[in-house]
Amino acid sequence: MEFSVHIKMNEKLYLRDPEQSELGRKILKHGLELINKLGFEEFTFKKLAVAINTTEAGIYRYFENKHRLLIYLMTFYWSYLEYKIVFSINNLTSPEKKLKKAIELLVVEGDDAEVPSYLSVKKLQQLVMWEGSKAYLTRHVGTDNKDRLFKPYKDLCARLSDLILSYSPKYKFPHSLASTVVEMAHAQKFFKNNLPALTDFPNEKEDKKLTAFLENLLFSSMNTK
Amino acid sequence: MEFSVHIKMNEKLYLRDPEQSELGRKILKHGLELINKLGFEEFTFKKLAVAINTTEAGIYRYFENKHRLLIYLMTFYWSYLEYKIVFSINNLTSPEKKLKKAIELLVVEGDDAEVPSYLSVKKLQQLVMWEGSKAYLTRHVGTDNKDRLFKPYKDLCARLSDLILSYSPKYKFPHSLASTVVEMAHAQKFFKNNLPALTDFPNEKEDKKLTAFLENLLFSSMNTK
DNA sequence: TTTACATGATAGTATTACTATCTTTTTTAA
DNA sequence: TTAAAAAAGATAGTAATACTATCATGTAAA
Repeated sequence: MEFSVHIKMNEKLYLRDPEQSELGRKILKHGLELINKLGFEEFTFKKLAVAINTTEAGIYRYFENKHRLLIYLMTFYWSYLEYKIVFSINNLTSPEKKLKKAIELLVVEGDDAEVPSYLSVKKLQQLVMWEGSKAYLTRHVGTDNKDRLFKPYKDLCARLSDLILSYSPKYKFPHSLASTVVEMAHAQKFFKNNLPALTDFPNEKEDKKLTAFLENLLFSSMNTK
Repeated sequence: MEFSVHIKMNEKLYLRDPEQSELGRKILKHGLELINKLGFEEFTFKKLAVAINTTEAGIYRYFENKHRLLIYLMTFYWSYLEYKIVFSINNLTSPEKKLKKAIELLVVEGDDAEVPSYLSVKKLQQLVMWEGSKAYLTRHVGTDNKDRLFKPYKDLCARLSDLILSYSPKYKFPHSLASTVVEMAHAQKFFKNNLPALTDFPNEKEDKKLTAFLENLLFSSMNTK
C-alpha cells in the first residue's frame, strides 16, 4: 500500500496555489534551495527567476513577496512535523515515550521520501535552523498572526504542551516549555555548527548529545515540584 | 561618589568610533530608536540620516552597514549585562542566589541611568527581543565570529556556565543550558507579547511568571541526576 | 470553438545600499 | 596663530531590489 499525506496550506500565504502547477512547484523547490544557498537576506525573486528560467513577474503571481514564501515553507515543515509526531506516537502508551519520540523527531534528519518531490525535509530543516525565527520576527507579526499564518507552529507546540500535561498534570508552564524545546532543538544545532562556545556538543555528525540535553531539560522541569 | 563604567567596544565594529563625536553618538541614539520603531528590515541609513539631519554618506563613515550597527548595539547590551551581573553577584555567597540574581537581571527592565545618555537599556532590551538573533543568523556568522564580534555574548554565557558548574559540578551541558536561558528570556517575552499561545504568561506588565519559568528550567535541570 | 486563464516578454518606478568627489568647517599641533 | 589635518556637509552617481503594469501568446476547460 502506498500513500502520502497532503498538507492543506493556509490560502492567505499565496496568490496562486504553487502546488497546482509546474511553475509553482519549481518556485517551491528552487526557492527552498536558493534561500538555503544564499541566506534569506541575499535571496531575491529575481535570482530565483533566473534559476528557474522564468521572470520575476511570474513569481510575483504566486507569492506577494519573499517573506510569504518563507512562511509557506516554514509552515509546511511545522505541519509535516506535527503530523509525523502524531503518527509516530499513536502506537505508544506512556507519555514519557511519546515525549521522547517527539524530541527525537525534532532532532533527527528527516526523510525526504515522505514529502512531495518538490520539497525536501532535510532542506526544510536547514531552513528552519537558519531562517526559522525570521518568519515571525517582523513588525507585521500581529497581522500575520491574525491571518493564522503561525497556526501550524502553535499547533505543534500545543500538541507538545498536551503531552507535557499528560505526563505531569501539575506542571505550570507547558506551553513555554514546549516552545522552548522546539526553539532550542534548532537554535542549539545552529550554535553547534556556528558558535560552538554556546554549546556542549562536539562537532560530530550525530546529535545524541543534543537529544540528551533536550530530554534532560524537559523531564527535569516536569519532574520538579 | 559618582562613577560610570566604560565598555570597550570591538574596533572591527566601526570605521570611526561613534562614541567620540556628536554625530557618532547621534547615530547610536537615533539608530537604536529608529530600528525599534521600524524594525530592522525597514530601517535604512537614508532614513536615519534624515532623522538626524545628516547625509547617508555621513553615516557610512561610521558604520560599514546597518548590520554592523546592529551588532554594535547588541554587543554593547551583552557587555553591559555581563558587567551588571558580575557587579550584582559580587556580594553574594551561594551559587543559587547568584544564578537567581542573573535571571532577574535577564528579565527585569533595566535602568537607563546606568549607561551613557545616548543609549538606553530599555530600548536595547526591546532591540534584543525583536532583532537579537538577526545579529548572528547570517551567512557571514563565521567571519563575524572570527572577528570576535560575538565575544560579549559568549562571555555572558560562559559566565552563566561557570555559575551553573559551581552550583552543580557534574551537570553535563552548562553552556547549552546557559544559552538556552539567555535566549529564552527574550524569546518568551516576544512570544508573550506577540504569539501568546506559545507561552503561559498572561499579558501583564510584570514578568514574575517568566522569571519563575526560567528558574524552574534552570534549577530543575541542574538538580537532576 | 470560444473563452478564460496561465505564462512570457518587456518596461518602468521608487527605494536601497552603497561609492566617489569636492567643499567647508572644526580640531589639533607646531 | 597659523598651517595642516581631520571631520562633516553637499551632491552625484550606480547597480540592484522590490515591486507594478501592460500586452502578446499558448494552452486547457466549457
